[in-house]
Amino acid sequence: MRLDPRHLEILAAIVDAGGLTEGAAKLGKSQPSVSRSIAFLEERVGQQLFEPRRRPLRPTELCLSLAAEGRKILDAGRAASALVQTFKSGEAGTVRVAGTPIFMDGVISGVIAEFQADHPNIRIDQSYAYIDEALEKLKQDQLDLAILPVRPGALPAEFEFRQILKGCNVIACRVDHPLTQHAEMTARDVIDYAWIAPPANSPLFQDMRALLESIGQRELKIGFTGGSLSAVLNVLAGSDSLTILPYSVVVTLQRRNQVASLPIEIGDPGRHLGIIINRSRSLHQAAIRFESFVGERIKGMSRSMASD
Amino acid sequence: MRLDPRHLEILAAIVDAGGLTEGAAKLGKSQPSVSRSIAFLEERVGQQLFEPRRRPLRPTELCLSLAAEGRKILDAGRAASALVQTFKSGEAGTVRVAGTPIFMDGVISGVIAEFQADHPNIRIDQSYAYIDEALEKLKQDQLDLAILPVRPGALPAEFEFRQILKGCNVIACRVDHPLTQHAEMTARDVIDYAWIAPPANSPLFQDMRALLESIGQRELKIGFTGGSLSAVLNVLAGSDSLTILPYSVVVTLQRRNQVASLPIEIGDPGRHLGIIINRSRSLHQAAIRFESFVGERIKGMSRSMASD
DNA sequence: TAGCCTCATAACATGAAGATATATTATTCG
DNA sequence: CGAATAATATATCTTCATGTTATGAGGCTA
Repeated sequence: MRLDPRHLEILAAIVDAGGLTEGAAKLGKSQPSVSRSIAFLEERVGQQLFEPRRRPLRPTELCLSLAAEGRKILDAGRAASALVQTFKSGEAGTVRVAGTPIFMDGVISGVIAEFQADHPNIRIDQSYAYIDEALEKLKQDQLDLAILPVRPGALPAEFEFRQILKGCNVIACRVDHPLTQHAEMTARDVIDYAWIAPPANSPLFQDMRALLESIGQRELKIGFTGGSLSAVLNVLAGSDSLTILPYSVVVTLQRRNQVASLPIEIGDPGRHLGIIINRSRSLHQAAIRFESFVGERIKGMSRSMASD
Repeated sequence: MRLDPRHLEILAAIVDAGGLTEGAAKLGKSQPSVSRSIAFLEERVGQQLFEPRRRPLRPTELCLSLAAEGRKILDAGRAASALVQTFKSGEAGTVRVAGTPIFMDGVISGVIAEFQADHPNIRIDQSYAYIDEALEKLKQDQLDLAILPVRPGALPAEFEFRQILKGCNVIACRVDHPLTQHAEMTARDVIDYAWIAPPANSPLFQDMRALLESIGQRELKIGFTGGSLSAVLNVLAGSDSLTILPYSVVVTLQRRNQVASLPIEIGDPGRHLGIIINRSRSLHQAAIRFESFVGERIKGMSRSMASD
């Protein structure tokens, strides 16, 4: 026999309230409505739920058992409402975000850590992707947002780009690197050292090539290539190698004394770090929160970089 | 925001079934009905519950969370249905039964123990009462049945009496009592011993008085009075006292070697043990089960008594 | 791109649940 | 014991979600 869960809810409310009238009030319904619902349930069940001819309504044993189930239903309903609330407020949910390995590991991961402290019920699904892959995933709704260095104007109109940091690369080395002792330095000084090349399909790789061309160099000694940021840092720390890294990453790492940077001017790469979203899809609240949080943090970071 | 628990049930069914059509089938509803219910819920919630334009319906994260609550509701509903079933079948519930202390402790408690082995979900509320009190409680529906020795015809018409045992009292003593050695015995032999008197308001007390009168005796040495069966038994075992007890009780106790009985004829007390119910109230299934169980057992017991 | 399969919509019927007004009944209190 | 009070049940009407069948639309697979 199938019972209407709403009837069980009503039963629970009445039993808990200790009376039909109060129970009805608690449910925001009229007393007759509740009375009839119970009559219905009683008929369906085929058993007395309240002792007849008793004016302070006295529940039957079966009634009490059923009310216990009704209470579970009420609780589940309340939990469901709460769930909806938190999801709608953006305090729960999953944000799918992707970006270049260097940025994600060097800058964004720290921001994510801060974000999660504030919003423990929002889950961040982070993955790595370069621009083409990221746009494809955004288009297919496999991604909520991408954080990438992008050349403004190079983006199809279906995507929106919100710049959060001006692009700027620097040459990085280990903290006690010999070059850090030099008072003055020219681009020529760096070509004698082994280099760590970013992944060949990354924008940084193109930036490195541009840098080399600007100092009239075609080839460099490449000692290591293809790794993640932490691999790069390990190699950097254990050798005299140099590499090119976004300034923002270097700033973050310098605070932890993990790298040093060389005071060599590198031309503006023409790319700027920003958040990309798919215009045709509206972000859900959790993603909106994350997006603005990242924006704020990175802007704060860039202010402190400017004041360095 | 208040959600309809039935919608959550439907959601759970759909998610579990992996599709709207199958979910509808599982719920025994038509597919369009379910479809619209979900549309309703979606509108109420104000969030997508399934990813749009995906034909094997793919649940949203929020949807999965809500479905989990819906599953709880489904479970509670099923539990409620099961409860009703067991109550209606008489496999659960409470039977309120009262009787004289001596019968309840001496005979019925053993039957209750057997009954509970068979019907673990039926609770027995046992209390002690003599006839007047028991009838009053039956009338006020504070009792489902009473088990009492009653003089047939002495019962108001509003009660039904179902005899389960012919009344018959015997004189009881401890197992090694001196009188048990006598080959022959007359009523006169018993008057030298101290007696344990049943409670003054009990039928047994009247039976004892009748016995005394039948042997021309007005007074007895009363050594102990007023206790429960176990108190009587303890005094009996620790002294040479005699007492009067229903034959059925003595038979039960003799099997455990706790008492002996004396072969002295006692006149029929005119009362017979039976179950009393209130005609104006119908017994619930659990009480019916208990009543017939007790009837069967006691009848079985009386058969084995007859063959002694 | 054709065809299948799943889901959404339309149109209509039904009936449960809501409200207000009112009757009925238990309990309490003088 | 009877009247007052409070609580529950009933009556009647309205509304609207749910159910139905028939049918249209659109993703998915080959």
